[in-house]
Amino acid sequence: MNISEKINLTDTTPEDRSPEDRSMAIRESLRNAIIDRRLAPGTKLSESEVGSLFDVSRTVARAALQMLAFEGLVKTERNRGAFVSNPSPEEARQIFASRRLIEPGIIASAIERITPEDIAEFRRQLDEEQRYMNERGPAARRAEIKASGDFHLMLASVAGNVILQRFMDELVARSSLVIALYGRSGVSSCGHSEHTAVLDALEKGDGERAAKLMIHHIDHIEADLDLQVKQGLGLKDALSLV
Amino acid sequence: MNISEKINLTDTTPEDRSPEDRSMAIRESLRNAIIDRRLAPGTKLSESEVGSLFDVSRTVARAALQMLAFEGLVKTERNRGAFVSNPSPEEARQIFASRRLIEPGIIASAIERITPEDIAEFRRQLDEEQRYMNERGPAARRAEIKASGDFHLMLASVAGNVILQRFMDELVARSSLVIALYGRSGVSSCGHSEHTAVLDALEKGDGERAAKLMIHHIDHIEADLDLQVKQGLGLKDALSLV
DNA sequence: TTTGGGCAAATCGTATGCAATCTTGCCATT
DNA sequence: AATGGCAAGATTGCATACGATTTGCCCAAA
Repeated sequence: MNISEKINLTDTTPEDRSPEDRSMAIRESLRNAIIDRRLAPGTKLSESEVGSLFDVSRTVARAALQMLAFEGLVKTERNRGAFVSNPSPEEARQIFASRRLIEPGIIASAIERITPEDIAEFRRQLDEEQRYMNERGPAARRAEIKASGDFHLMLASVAGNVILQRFMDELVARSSLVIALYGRSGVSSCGHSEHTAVLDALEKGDGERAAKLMIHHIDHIEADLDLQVKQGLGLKDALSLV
Repeated sequence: MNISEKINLTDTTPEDRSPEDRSMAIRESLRNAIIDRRLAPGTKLSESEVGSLFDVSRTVARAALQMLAFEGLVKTERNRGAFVSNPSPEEARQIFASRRLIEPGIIASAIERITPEDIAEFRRQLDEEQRYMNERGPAARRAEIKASGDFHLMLASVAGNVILQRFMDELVARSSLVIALYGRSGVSSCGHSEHTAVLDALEKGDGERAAKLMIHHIDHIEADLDLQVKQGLGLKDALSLV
């Protein structure tokens, strides 16, 4: 029940951009832990525990948890506490439906703004992805998932729309949760090649093709999930609790 | 079922809304005030003021302000306080770009799920819009803007994707801020007829046309804005402060 | 053995106090 | 008269205290 070892306390930028946003740093840290599955869905995140872990008062910890709740990564129950979200199959479908809608638009914007330097950066990122794919072990798996999501986030960043970027931030994070819950093969191993295909199309300036490839990519990710409704009642949460 | 109940994003679960999430209620109240321009961009919202206004402690007021900051309706400055957002022209463009991306997708979903009852509800909503249009005075203007936004939110609610619904909630709210800042004619008077056109296409099941009409509608709203960069320096905020 | 009630522990919700930081107005100095 | 600095006031950032609510356990009674 000790979550301390699951959280990397050092992955917050040293001397946070604002000394005040300690809650931001905590949010970031917890977010990372959730995204690469060090914190499993259902895990309880009590205010006092989080607070003492990061050596702050409950006030600050609470603010961080509220932010995470706002972006759907944790769910809070009144007088009970905060828990890492346990998205339902329906939620999962909606997440991917949203991505199918937004990501082609991001591609369309990105293709007009992407620079050769960006392309090079993307290649580096894909290399890293590849490296993790070849490694074994859960740590490499986690890194692979993270890197895979980062590809989409980099794309959003190149598109230059901070609002869509934020939406994608949320969608990618929640996707990661969904994959953790319903993923069959852990990671769709075809993901990497599909990323490179998208990037190739982008480099050639073929936005149509890139968008189409992206849609297929999202389809594949979702197809790898097992979204059967093995939970018809309200006690589902209890069953899938860790 | 009744659409007007679906609009409310905050009543995610009955028990969430009921007992005492007072900060939620405050957020809602402030949100409405901002959306229909009773609170102008730049207005300062101090914790103590908000707190005493709603008869709660600063803690609760602060939580409400944090939520509003998260959805971009207020901006907080360290050790200075929270202010109603003052979106830049660039932000405005990004908001509308996002809407152009998302709303056609919402139409596509809505057209598969909309019921005759929904259509009737939409008609009622449009009638109300019309009524406000014919009235004079700032109060009617505010109500008109609100009603106009509600049309888009109802659409998102019919689409049945709570994630997109939340995104739209944020986008519509921020659009209202932008219109307040940069609107030329206050409200594009053609908005109402465009809404009815979209609804007509939806009723006929012509999703293509409805989506196209929606894009044009958004284009018109944005075209009515004056997004010149009349603010090259940092003192812009001071000038546009109230 | 099972069920029901009640008590204790844990945790959250909220208020409030204190320290730090920023703003503002005033005064001295040039 | 203008500028620079200083001190008082105001406001936020954070920690902590206390009350409220839920949960789990234990024990008694059927």
